Amino acid sequence: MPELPEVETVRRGLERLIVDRVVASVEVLSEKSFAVAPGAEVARDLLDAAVTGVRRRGKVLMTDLSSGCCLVSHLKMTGQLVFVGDEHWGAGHPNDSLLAELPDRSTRVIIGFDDTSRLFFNDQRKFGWLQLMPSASVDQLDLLAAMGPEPLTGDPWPEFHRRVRRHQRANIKAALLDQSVVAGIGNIYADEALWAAEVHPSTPVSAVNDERLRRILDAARAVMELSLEHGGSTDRNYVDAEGRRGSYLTFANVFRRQGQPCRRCGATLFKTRVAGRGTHYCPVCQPEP
DNA sequence: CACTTGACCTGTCCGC
DNA sequence: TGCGGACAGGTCAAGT
Repeated sequence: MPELPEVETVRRGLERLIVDRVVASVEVLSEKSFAVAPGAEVARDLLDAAVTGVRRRGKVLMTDLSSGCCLVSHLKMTGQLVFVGDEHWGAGHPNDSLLAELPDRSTRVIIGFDDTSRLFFNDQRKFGWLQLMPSASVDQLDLLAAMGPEPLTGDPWPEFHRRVRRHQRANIKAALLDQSVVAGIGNIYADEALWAAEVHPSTPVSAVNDERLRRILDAARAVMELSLEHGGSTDRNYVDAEGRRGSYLTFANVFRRQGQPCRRCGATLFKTRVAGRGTHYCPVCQPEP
């Protein structure tokens, strides 16, 4: 489940691995995984273009090209962007065994570079996508145009506060998952932030005062910063641009810990369903609203 | 407009 | 062992 820390970890890897490489080929194995927007053409705007940078907004990755176009991607739940270059095939590289297996049956798109290195877009469930589009069109994607503030950049509080207060009747977990309220939070970090802030996930936004809202935002920032330090969370599928798993879940306080004791009060953690998602919480630290 | 639910997919796990 | 069904969860379309 790539959320902000996972997508940022991929971005950092790609920035180091593919900037300045020149695209030589693109192989689309699953048509629905690759789109070309109006105003862009594969032959003119992707082939022979150099990668000039890799940006992120929320959970969306943007690979900028020298052609004036951008390869936008969303990993959704099971997407991976894994780079394989010559330097990874030397004896002893810890990921040789994993990388040697690519492409595999989840590979949807293969971007080849002119030095024979390759970037694999793997996605077991085909929910994720790549889209080639003119750079000037990127900000007009509905997803990006409506997106809330970046939680780890600057001071997101004023904008977060303004936006979350538009959803007074929704529960706080649904609001945190809404990318137009704040960018990049998904199911794992929503549960972790609400546990840290001691707020029950079903609490209506209208019942959360500003002090608590601030505490929730600060908690979300803290758990995502910590996750970034550990390469994100690997539940099942997630790997970074070099095929490495993330280890944050060993630090998680509630996610997938139902039935185990709360690390703060010792009570048995529960799992329920809130906002249509599996939701983990402590019934003592986070009392029902 | 605010809010909720189901669809999109594939693989895994559980009970029979 | 095989098989049906529940489940995983990000986003969007369609529903209330």
